[in-house]
Amino acid sequence: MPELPEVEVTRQALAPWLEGREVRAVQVRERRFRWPVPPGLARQLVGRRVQALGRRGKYLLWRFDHGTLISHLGMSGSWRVHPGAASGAAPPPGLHDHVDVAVDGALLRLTDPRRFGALLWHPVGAGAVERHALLAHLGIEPFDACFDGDWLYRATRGRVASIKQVLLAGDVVVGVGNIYASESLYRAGIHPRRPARRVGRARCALLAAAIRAVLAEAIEVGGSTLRDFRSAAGEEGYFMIEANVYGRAGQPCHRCGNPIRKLVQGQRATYLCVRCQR
DNA sequence: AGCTGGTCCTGATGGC
DNA sequence: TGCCATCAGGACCAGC
Repeated sequence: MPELPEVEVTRQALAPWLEGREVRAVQVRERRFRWPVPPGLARQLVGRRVQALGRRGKYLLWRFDHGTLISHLGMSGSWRVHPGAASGAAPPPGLHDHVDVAVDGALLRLTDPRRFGALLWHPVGAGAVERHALLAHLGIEPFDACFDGDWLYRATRGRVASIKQVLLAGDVVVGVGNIYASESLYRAGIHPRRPARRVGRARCALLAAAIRAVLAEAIEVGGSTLRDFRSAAGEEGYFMIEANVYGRAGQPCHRCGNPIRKLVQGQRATYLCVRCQR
């Protein structure tokens, strides 16, 4: 479920259940994620209090005074809250419910069928979590006040790869996944195959604004263009954003009526209007 | 069989 | 020509 909006919506949903609460129990039923869930995680967390729930890119950061729990949802991960449930009172875990974290007043359950996600522990002794190998080379946050056309312009000079690939790489700006990359480029009128360094100043400004707008709107409606997205409370039928191009191959462009085309970049689908995007 | 939300790692490339 | 940042592809896994 995860592009930045889904992760941020998850963060907002979990934060009230976590911040200031003490971890009562941790149960790991499956530790084979992208990297193994560290043994002894329960020992690290039980009896400790979550100070704050943060986010960096698509990583959720559970901050404790003695370290940070890093959670990434990969392609198919999600956290679900079971309010009021002590570990015994929660529904029985399903096939892909791999981790339970019980806190005062709630059980948080991590589901991830494909197990591309991660759950890692970063102790304070290892330094600031921002310097963790997975976080150190991430690009700027799209909602950082410093992220604008000038930033994007400077960061993309010398990048031969296509603008879409550079957005997905996440070392320029974080949080733009496959769906929102297509949507942002459509909104900015930029062809996804255009070499990043061939996007001029003015169009970098359009693109930066488009990225922020697309992500902000997605967060506002609580989620996602994704078919199987559920809120952390488990509600189904969550609002779906109407995509302008993603998944609309053959259907008319909302702006000019030309059929939307699909192409493949780096083994991922890209959707665009060849008339509106140059 | 071929798609699908992400991104780390490896070995290769290409721009200064 | 050589160097090193950047690039492309493979890998991980389950469900539809």
